[in-house]
Amino acid sequence: MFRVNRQTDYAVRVVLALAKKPKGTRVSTSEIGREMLIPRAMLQRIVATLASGGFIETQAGRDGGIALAHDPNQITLLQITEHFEGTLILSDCILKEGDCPFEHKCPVSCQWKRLRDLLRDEMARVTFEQLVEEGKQIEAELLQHASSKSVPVPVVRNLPVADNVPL
Amino acid sequence: MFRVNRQTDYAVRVVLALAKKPKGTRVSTSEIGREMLIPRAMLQRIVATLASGGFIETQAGRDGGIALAHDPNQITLLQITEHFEGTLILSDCILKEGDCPFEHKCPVSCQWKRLRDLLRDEMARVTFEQLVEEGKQIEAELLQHASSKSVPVPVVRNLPVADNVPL
DNA sequence: GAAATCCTTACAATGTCAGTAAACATTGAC
DNA sequence: GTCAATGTTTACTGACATTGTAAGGATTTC
Repeated sequence: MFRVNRQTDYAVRVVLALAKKPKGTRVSTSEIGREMLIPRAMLQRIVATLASGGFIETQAGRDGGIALAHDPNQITLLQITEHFEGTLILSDCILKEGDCPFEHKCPVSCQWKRLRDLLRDEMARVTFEQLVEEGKQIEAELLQHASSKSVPVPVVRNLPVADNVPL
Repeated sequence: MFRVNRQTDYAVRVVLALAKKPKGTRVSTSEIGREMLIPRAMLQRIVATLASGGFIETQAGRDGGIALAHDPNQITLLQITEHFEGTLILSDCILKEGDCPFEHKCPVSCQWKRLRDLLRDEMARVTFEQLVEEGKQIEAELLQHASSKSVPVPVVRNLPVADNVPL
C-alpha cells in the first residue's frame, strides 16, 4: 500500500487539537481522546512519542496534561509524519547504499528519489497554523451554506489542485 | 511506513527491461528474471498481473515470452504503480466518504488529498521512454568517468531537486 | 507427443499494525 | 503523608499484508 499509519493520523489530529487552542493551553490526554475519537491506550503511546520528539510539553499529576511546545507555525506536517514513520521513502531501492543490486545505474531510483524530495518539500510547507486557518475557513463555509440545499464542499485556498492526470 | 511493495519495484524493472529493447521484442520471463534479479515464482505473478493490466502481451509455448503492448512513452510510472498498489492514498481519512468521523470538516484530509494529487500528477509525467533515456545518460556518464577517481553520481537532467526542506 | 513457456492456486514464514492491558512514576489537593 | 488524577513504559495478542515457495494446469511450437 502507500499510506501513513493510523497512529500518524491520530498524532496529527492531536497536534491540530492543541494548535486550535490559545497558546500554552494545557489539555488532559483523556479530553483530547474524547474530542478526537482516539482509543485511550493508543493515545498514551502517541502522546509519549510526541513528547519524545519535543513537540509537546507534558505535565503529570492532577491538573496535568499536554500543551504544544512551539508555535503552530513552527510545526509542519512533515515533522510529525517523519517522527512517527521515519524518513520518507517511496521505494526501498533508495533506502541504503548498496542495497539495490543496480545502485546508481538505475534511472528508477533517481525518479523515486526526486518524487520523494518533492513530496517532502511540499509537506514541509504545511504548518499547523495553516491547518488551523483552513479549519476555520471550512467551518465558516459550512455555516454559510447551512441553510442551503447544496452539499458544502471545502476548498483549500491558494493551493492549486492537480487534477490534469491523464488516464 | 510509506513505500511501494517490492512487487511493484520488480514490476517497474520488468517494464523498463522491455522498454529498453527494440519495439515488439519478445523476451522470455526467465531471461528477464536473470537480468533483473527477480525470484522466479514472484516474477510469474508479476508477469500475469502486468498482462491482466494490458501492459504486456504474452505468448505461451516454445519461443514464447512477453513484450510491451504499448510504446514506452505511453506507459507511466503512475500506471504501473497504481495497477499493483491500487489508487494512491496517503492517508486513510480520505479513503471513503463517511469513513472519517470528521468528514469534510477536517483540514487535514484536504491537505492529504492535495499532496496525493500532486504526487500522482508528478508520477503520471514519468514515462518509461523517459526512464530509458535517463538510463542511457547515466551509463554514458559512468563510462565517461570510468577512468577518473571520483565516484560517479548520476544526475537527472532538467528536473529540479527539492532539497530546501527546513529541518 | 514432448518440451518450453505462461497461468493459477494454495500455502507457509515473516513482519507490521492496531489495540488491550497492566504496572509504574509524577504531581497537586487535602 | 495519603490519595486521586494524570502521564510513562512495557508486554502481549489478534488480524492482516507481504514475500517467497511450490505444484499443477494451460498453451504453443517443434
